[in-house]
Amino acid sequence: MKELPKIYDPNNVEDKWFDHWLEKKYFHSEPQPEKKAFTVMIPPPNITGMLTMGHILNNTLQDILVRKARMEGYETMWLPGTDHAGIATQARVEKFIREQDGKTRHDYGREAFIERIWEWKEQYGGIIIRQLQKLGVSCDWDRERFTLDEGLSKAVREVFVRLYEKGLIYKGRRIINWCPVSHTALSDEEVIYRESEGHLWYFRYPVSGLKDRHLVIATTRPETMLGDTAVAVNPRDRRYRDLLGKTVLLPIAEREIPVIADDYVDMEFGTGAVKITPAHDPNDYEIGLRHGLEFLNVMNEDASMNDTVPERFAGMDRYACRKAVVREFEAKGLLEKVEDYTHSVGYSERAGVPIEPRLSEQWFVKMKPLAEPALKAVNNGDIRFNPHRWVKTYNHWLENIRDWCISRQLWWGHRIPVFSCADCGWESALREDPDRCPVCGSAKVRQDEDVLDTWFSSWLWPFSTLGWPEDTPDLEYYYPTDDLVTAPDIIFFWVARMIMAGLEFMDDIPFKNVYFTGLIRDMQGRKMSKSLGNSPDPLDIIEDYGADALRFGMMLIAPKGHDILFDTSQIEVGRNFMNKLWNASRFVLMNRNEKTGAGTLPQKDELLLADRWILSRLKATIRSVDGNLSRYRFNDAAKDIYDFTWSNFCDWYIELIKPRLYGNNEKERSSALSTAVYVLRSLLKLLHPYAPFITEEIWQFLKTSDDPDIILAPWPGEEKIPADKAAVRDMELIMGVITAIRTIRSEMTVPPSKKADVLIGGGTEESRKILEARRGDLISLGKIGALKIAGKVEKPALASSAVVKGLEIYVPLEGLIDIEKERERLQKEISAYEGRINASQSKLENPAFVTRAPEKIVEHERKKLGNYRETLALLKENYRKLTV
RNA sequence: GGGCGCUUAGCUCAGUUGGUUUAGAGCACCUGCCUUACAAGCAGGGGGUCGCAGGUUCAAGUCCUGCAGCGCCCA
Repeated sequence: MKELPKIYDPNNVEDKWFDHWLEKKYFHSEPQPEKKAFTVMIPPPNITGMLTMGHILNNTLQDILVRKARMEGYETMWLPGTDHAGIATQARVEKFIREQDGKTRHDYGREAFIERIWEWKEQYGGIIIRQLQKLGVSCDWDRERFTLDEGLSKAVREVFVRLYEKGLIYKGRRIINWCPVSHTALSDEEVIYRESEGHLWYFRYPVSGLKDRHLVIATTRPETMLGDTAVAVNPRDRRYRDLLGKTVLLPIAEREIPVIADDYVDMEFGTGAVKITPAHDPNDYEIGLRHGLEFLNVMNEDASMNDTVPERFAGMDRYACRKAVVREFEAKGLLEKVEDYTHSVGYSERAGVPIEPRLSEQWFVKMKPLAEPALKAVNNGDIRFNPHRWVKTYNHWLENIRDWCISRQLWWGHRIPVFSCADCGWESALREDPDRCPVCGSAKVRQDEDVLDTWFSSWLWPFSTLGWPEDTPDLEYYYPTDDLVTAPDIIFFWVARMIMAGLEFMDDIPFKNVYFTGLIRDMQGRKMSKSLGNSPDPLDIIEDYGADALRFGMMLIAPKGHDILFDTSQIEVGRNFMNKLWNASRFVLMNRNEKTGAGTLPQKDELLLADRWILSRLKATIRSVDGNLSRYRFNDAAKDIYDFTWSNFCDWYIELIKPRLYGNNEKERSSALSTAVYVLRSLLKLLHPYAPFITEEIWQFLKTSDDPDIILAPWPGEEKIPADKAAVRDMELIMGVITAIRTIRSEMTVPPSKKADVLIGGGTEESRKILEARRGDLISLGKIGALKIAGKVEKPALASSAVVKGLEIYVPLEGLIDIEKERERLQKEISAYEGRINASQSKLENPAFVTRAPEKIVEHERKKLGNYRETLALLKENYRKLTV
């Protein structure tokens, strides 16, 4: 067998195995009715996107679930894909053509522009998918889907028509969130509110017919006063009671507008009088409806002022206009005062600019009827959220749900399948494009110009990707899916809507479990973002450390559902671990031969204490990993594997078997190696979901000709491994004694190359028998010269000492011992035990404790105190002798 | 304004139904080692009384209340 290199180099390994897995079609799934399915749908990243640390987290988690399920024998299918991201993609390509050939989309025209986007998509879109493959994710790449592909588009159209026919989709004229950069409507969810430093301007509106009487209103948006159609006060407000029914003269615009009374007005805010602009504020809109006010739209699509305002303002940007309006008020002596004011301003999620509430005609989905079953499915436990607390957020949103504005004034997306006739006024949503009007036969049939919100296709993802609306075998077999892994920031956008869509169109939940990850932040707790430049490029990390190290390191620091403060240096832990595993494997492989390499456990009577101990530890580790993974405690399971590998297998087991491997007792050598191979094989399998590449690489050296590649190897079952409580107890004693000896050596600065004699006495006969049986282990790991174990040993004149479980340990250090140092060391130990004794004693002296605590606890405390006292006495004795 | 979460070693985090030695890990730090699997390593060590104040209990980092700070979501 070829010698493995000393340092593990992931770059040589990772691509090789990924290609191998692909070639063998291990990731591909077809319905196997005799097997149970395990299905995961990837949250489709958008085609303009690049791989971020968030994707690494999210997709590693999914891959762990999927790879484990595959090893457990499920017919496992993880469906990948991308999302067409209407606004982002259109904006990206518009920028692209502007820079490339100085054109706008209007120069192209609708059809040609869409064609151009498809071309762009072929070239640049979906880079993220190839980046994901570097991470090793085991998606079924043959099933990759795109939210705008033919099948999904058909599903979108079917859903639209069904909801339209059911009366759940309607067209309405109302205030929506308008993005003045993208020139489209947005849903409420696409608006992000940010605290902004602004001003509160106090304007005086002269009251008509009452000379020198003014009504002072406060506003954060002076420019909208040009669209005011009333001033409102609270009906209970005595200050303004006499003005009700009167009108004020709106300055600048020179219009008369009424003073009205409405309960909505907060008497405490500003002056208690509020300007009402029904076409530019959602609350004002409601008031406008209640009072039959005029709806005056004063802005263009780009949020510049339109022609309804005085000519000198027309065409001005809203913020320029704001300044101009304030100036005029000031000049006219109608500006009462200005205050600094912090308020919440809505920004467009995509374009990052303040949105403009705008009155316009849009398509909406009536959500209430869809929300009710969705609430039920989560609250009755059909769908389980992890961590559970997200249920509250989910409930709150669904209980207060508002209708969903789904139309977008874009070209890139699913065009709304509503057709109307210019001649007879007929309008309907249709599954097929009509040639002429079905009512009057006119050819003047036009399709609605708008496209649908991207999420209107994403919410169908769990079944549209499986062939719906056709009744396909895939749908039958894979739906409902099992686990959804996603970030909580899209709980409304996506998770809640998928649940609604699943229940409405499939009459079944879309997934059984939802795992909400945390967000990745930098070490200062800031969100990772392009503009801050605080997000490392995952591909660089993979290049430097390997995908396995990145995955495993990430999992170790990813607590259940909490935000993660990430720093690249944390991935070093992962890399070091991979290197440790590599070298431990190298050690095993270097010593293996044909007989010991099969990975079968030796007969029970051939197992030595160390073997029985490591197997017990392995058993416990497998059990713990299983338990933690089943509860989505990915970090705890990672820690289990890490600790077992490093602290048990490497630090102790491998060291313990070295003398057996180098000795000439063939039986002991063989059982040690067989056990080591068995443990290593189990370990590799346990680790494979976390670190697929290195485990496959090592596995190839270890596997027999009957074994499949590790990706398909059966998940380790702990039930086949013998548990041995006595072995664990005995090993702990031995490790305790060795550690005590090492501590003495280290503190007395005995060089590692020098052997030291050790005397062990006292304790119980049984404990001495255990040590005697494994004296070779003590000698090799404690670097002992002569070892004497006896019931009673005479303490040497100049020796350093320790007490372990009643056993006295002496290391004679003539010429080496530093009496002062040893005294200090013992004194520290003595104080520690005195502290323990104090605490324990006062507990036992408390009659309430003795009478009220369970007998078991009290008994344990008594035993503890007894042990402490015994140890203390021995320590004191040693200290006394040392002084002599 | 409402809701949720967090506050444990210098840093990042464990501590799952209150009791098992005086709270654990990794990184960082200190000491000694290139001991033929691994210096991306080995052995040993120092360091926190668990945000603050009360309460429940024989017993609280662990349950309850209030407060403070930080963060997120919703209005």
